[in-house]
Amino acid sequence: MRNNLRDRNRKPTHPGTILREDVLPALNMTQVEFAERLGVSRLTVSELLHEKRALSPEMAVRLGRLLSTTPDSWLAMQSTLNLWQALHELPELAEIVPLRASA
Amino acid sequence: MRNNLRDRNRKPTHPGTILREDVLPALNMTQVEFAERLGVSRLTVSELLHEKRALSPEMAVRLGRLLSTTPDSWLAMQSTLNLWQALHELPELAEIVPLRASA
DNA sequence: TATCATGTAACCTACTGGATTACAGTATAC
DNA sequence: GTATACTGTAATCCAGTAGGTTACATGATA
Repeated sequence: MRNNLRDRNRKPTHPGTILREDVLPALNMTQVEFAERLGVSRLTVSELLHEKRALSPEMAVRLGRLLSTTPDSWLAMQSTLNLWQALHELPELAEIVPLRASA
Repeated sequence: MRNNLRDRNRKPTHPGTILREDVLPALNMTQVEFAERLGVSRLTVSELLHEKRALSPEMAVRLGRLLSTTPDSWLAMQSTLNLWQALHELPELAEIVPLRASA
């Protein structure tokens, strides 16, 4: 419970962080080779690693195939981040009145 | 297991289906009022109900607030569908060679 | 020194969520 | 039967973004 509260205030980890800090080092592979194997440009990989762009469903499938993981695990990280951003960066959403409160 | 295999071949349900078939009828509410309470235009609701567009993270938060549900449950439906579409509608992704197969 | 890997910027394309406006059809109310 | 409301749909605009290409500067390394 306290963890949930804390987690909700903490910005979720961008999937690029995992790729940059864990996956690529463990593979001992350059970004260039990683991009080639994924079938995308070097820039797409670089910008993803540096959290300049979101991890798309298409990229989740690419990673899943290359790394033999479930695409879901990658996309779920991004979705969690997207939700957090919507909650925190769109203050107008707070004006929506729950139906239970107006019934 | 058999269910998983079967589920992977079946196109996941669009979140708009649930809104159209279950949520709105249960609320006994017009699309116009639903849209007003969500703070979006009538068209945004109509097109979502008819699966003409995806359910965005922003909309997931709106629905979560209005309906007192978790935004995650809505966004997860869309993510599952997005993944299924990437897997089935982008045949070039099948050309990615898993690292475990080339080691 | 020459090569490779990387970060970054500029620019382009295609797609998409959302808003607005408009029109046609179907109800329902009077 | 007429008016009002709800709905589906189309056209148009805008902003954001994933991905590509090209180019340049830098750092590391052979």
